Amino acid sequence: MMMMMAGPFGWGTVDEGWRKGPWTPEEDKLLIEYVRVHGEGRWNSVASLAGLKRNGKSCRLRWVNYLRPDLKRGHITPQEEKIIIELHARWGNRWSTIARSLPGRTDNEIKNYWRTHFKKSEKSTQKIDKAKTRALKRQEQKKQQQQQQQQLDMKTCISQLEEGEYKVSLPQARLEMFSMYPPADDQCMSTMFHTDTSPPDAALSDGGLWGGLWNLDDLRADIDNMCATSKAMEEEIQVTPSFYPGFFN
DNA sequence: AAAGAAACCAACCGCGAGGGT
DNA sequence: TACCCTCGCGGTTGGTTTCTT
Repeated sequence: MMMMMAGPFGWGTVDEGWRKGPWTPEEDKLLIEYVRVHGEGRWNSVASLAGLKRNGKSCRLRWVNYLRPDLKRGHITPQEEKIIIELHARWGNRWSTIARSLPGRTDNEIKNYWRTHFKKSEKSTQKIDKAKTRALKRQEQKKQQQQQQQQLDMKTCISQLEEGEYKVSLPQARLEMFSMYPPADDQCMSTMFHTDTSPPDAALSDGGLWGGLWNLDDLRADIDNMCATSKAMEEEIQVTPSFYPGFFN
C-alpha cells in the first residue's frame, strides 16, 4: 500500500511503513548522527536505531550519494571529464569502478553526467549503425533476388537447350546472357567471352558464324564463373557514407 | 512573458554477489 | 548444500530547473 502524506518530515509517500521520496533536512540530520555514532554499514538497523522511517537501501543511497563528508560538490571539471571518457572506454558502464578513480564523485553522479552529456552522441552512433545494417540487408536481399532470378533464367535456358528449343550459336547465347546480366569487371567479361577457338572481338563482330551450337558444359562453366564472381563481389560490399546522406552531414 | 523542450539530478527498483547460519 | 539477509551496482523514473522559441 502506498499513500501520500504530510507529516513532521514534510511531503512524501509511505509504502509498507517506509517513507519514500525526497529527503528532508531533519531526516538528513538523523542519518548523519546515526553514521557518526555507529559508522557506515548495517543500514537496515537505521530505522530502529535512528528513528528514521526509511529502509536501509534508501539510507545507504542517501549517505553514499549525498551526505558523505568527502563528497565533492559542483560541476565536473574538464580533467574529470577526460578521465571519465577514458575510463568509460576501458570499463564501459561500470560506474562504481570509474568513480573510484574520481575522489569525491559518486557512481550516480558520473552515470548521470554521462547520460546527460554523452548519451546523445551514442544514440546517433547507434542510429548510424542501424542504418548501415538496414542498408546492408537491403543490398544483400537485392543481390540474392538477382542471383535467384539469374539462376532461374539460366536453368530455363539450359532446359530449353536440352529440349532443343533454344537453338542459337554459343557466341550469340553468350551475348544474350551479357545483355541480361552484364558482368561487373573485366575478368568476368573475359570469362564470358573466352573460347579456345576465337578471340572475343570475333564473337562480337561475327554474330554467331563461328563456334557452332551451344555447348552445355561451357554454359555450366559460365554459370559457375558468374556465381563465383558474384560471391566475390558480395564479399567486397562496403558501406560508404553515400548510403546514408542524412547521417554524415 | 509564457509555453514547451531539454537538461539535470535525486531517488527508486530489480538483480546478483557474498557472507552467515 | 540450501536458504536468508545485507549490500552494492547499474538501469530507470520522475520532479525540478534552465534554456529556447
